[in-house]
Amino acid sequence: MPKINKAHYDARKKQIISAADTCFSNKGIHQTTMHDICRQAQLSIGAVYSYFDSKEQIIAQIAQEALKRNLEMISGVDKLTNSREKLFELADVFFGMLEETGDHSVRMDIGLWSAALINDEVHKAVLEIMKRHTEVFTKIVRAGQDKGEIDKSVKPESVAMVMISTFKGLVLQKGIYGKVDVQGYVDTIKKMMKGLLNEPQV
Amino acid sequence: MPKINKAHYDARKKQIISAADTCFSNKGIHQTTMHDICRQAQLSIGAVYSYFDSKEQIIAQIAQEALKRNLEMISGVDKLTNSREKLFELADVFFGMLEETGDHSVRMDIGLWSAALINDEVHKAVLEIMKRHTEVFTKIVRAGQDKGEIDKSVKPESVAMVMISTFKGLVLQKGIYGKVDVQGYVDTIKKMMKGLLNEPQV
Amino acid sequence: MPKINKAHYDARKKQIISAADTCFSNKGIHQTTMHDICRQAQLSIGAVYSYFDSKEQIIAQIAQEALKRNLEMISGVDKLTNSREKLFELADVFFGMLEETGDHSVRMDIGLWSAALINDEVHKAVLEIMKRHTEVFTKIVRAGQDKGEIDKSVKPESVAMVMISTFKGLVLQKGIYGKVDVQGYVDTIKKMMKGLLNEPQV
Amino acid sequence: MPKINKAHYDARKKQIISAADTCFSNKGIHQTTMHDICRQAQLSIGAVYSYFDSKEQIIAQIAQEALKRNLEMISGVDKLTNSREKLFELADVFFGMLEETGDHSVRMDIGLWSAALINDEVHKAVLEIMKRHTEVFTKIVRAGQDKGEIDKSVKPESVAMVMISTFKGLVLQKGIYGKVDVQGYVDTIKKMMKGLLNEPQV
DNA sequence: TATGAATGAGTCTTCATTCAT
DNA sequence: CATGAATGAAGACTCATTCAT
Repeated sequence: MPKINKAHYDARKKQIISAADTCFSNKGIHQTTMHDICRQAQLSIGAVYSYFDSKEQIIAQIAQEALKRNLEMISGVDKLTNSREKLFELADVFFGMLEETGDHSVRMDIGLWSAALINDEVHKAVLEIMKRHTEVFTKIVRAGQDKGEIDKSVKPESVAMVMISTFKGLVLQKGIYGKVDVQGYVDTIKKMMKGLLNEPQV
Repeated sequence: MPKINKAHYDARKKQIISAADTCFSNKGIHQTTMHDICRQAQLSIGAVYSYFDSKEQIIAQIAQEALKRNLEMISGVDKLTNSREKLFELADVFFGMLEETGDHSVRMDIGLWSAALINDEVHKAVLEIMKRHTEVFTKIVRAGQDKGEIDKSVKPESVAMVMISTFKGLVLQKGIYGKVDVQGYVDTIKKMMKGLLNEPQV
Repeated sequence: MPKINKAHYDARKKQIISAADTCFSNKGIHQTTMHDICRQAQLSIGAVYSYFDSKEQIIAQIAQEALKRNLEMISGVDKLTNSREKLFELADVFFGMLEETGDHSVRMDIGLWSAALINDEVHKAVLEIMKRHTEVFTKIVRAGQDKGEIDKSVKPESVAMVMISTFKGLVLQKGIYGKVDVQGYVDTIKKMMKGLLNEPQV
Repeated sequence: MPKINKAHYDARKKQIISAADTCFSNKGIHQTTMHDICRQAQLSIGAVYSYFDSKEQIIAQIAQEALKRNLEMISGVDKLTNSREKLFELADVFFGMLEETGDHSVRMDIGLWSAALINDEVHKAVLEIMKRHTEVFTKIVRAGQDKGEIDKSVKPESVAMVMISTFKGLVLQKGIYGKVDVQGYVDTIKKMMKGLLNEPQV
């Protein structure tokens, strides 16, 4: 197994995942056949099956890719010292992403939520991402409360869940409406966040 | 078709939809076969097909039923005069429902979001429900702004979308986590709403 | 489920098994496709699958049918009192059957031996038939020994196994050669049996 | 192709056949894939296909190897002068082999019988071996009859077939039962052979 | 109208075989 | 000669839908 093969192998896998990604978000996971993926990837069925054991495995892999992409968004927020800044920064990062990204990942995400209710691997991946995001938000809120910046009467975990909801909910609405006013949405959320902050409101 | 048959006809339809509802939320829409529905409804395949032309149509019908159920929740909120009360009342109604309801409708909802991306009928139904909810919230917020109770710098539509997100997002998280702390969640949202209210905070 | 359905159901099952029987002995079990069986049975694939869950199950059923046919051959031998007569009678019955039967059941049998090495259900059926036959022969030999008609120095079970071998071996040779001299074969076996009998040989 | 390559060529072929042999008797002929054979032989698919044109050809070759092994067993029996001794010697050789050999060749043999019904090459090989064995036995019996040692009323060919049946039948029973009492079996056969011998029985 | 047996297009998956490197 | 990635025909099986009774 020379190193060329390893690179080649990875490239092919990526090629297949990418094709599957396209198909899944276009037609939905269930409506996508293995032939669809092959056609999209310009590969034969046999080739695809030599990289993945089953359609299920491809779906699981896709879920994990989405997970990875989502987690990368959060990195780098921790270095900020002020709670308000951190929360606002996170809002900008999360929602900003939604404007750049096409319908593609929005449809993919919604499809995965549904798939998670059926497929264990997918559920694991989706659960993982939610937990991680929850942890990050929870930590920020807790720190803010310790420093007296954030209202101590709210549960940090609950705040985290609401934050996540505002993001996932916007994803859903973008999926259904096709187009959404992200800027207005973010402005509103920032205003609402002030309800949690102890700082003097100018 | 005499009226007696009409009653019978409606009863049968309800019976089928109810069976489909159960199956869909248990196994997912795609994993449910027409035979599953027949078994659950204690009817023959032929019978089911004399009430619905296709599985698609049953799915669409289910989406509309869910729509109806959701819309009923809102009625009666308009009679309240105070914006804060209205919003808080809505929060209680919406989220309170989530505690009573089992996983059932949660799974159904998530499944429908995904189905809406594929199936036009379902999309129409889901879109309709979102629009209606948005309208109600928008109206309340706009009224509040007119009366000076709510911060005029936010877009009423955006506030509505955030409200909807907090609900849909919780549905999603309940679907994924299995169990969620609804009370803490509602408390947090109420606190955040204050960020939008101009009233003196006691 | 009216009784007509039960009769219809059984008839269809028999129809399918019969078709499978034909195909299996013509082309071999592995070379026979479900489509072959359907074509032979003049039924659609869906129809066949509503009577049998899988190809494996059809194979197992075939094995059991063969088992039943084989067991019926033995019934009625026990009423004879003399050991020599019993053994000779059994030889006539067993081998006589081979002349009547076409290549069909011979090929089927050989195929099942091989299938038994792979498929558990088939193995169970083939094992069962062998055990039953062994028991019958063993009982006869043991009774003969008790009455002093048969040489006591041989193990009854071993005699039974040899008997069975002479039958299965002839099945095999008929399968391979196509045609065999059954009469000469039976004569030889009868002569050899005398080697086990204590009676005075005229 | 220089001779060194010839040696190399033969070694590779043997290596492949040996691997196939192992696989076939472990999983059955049909359940064995070309990849299984390659893995077992530690060779690439391409390599295997440069020595054999197809899987069929490997199967045929295996059948011929089995043939060769079986024929070697008989050589050397002819030098004995007494018919009884010859037959007894053959019995010892044939059945003794069964005790040494593992399930391996037993499963292989049974598989080949079944394959012979389908595959012409295999059929030719199996037929050939049976004919040769029959010839040897027939010759011995005929010689015995000429010398007055064996009952002249039996057909030599039929005796030969019975002999072969006792061996093949035991192979089958070992395959199905897993374990058999070879010694008791051989004892019984020797006793039965006396039914064919004219010699005074001590 | 009700039934459920029958249909068959469509799905996932396997595996013998080829061929560019 | 060797390699093993790629091919794609073929197989088992599912399930929405039809239709004779």
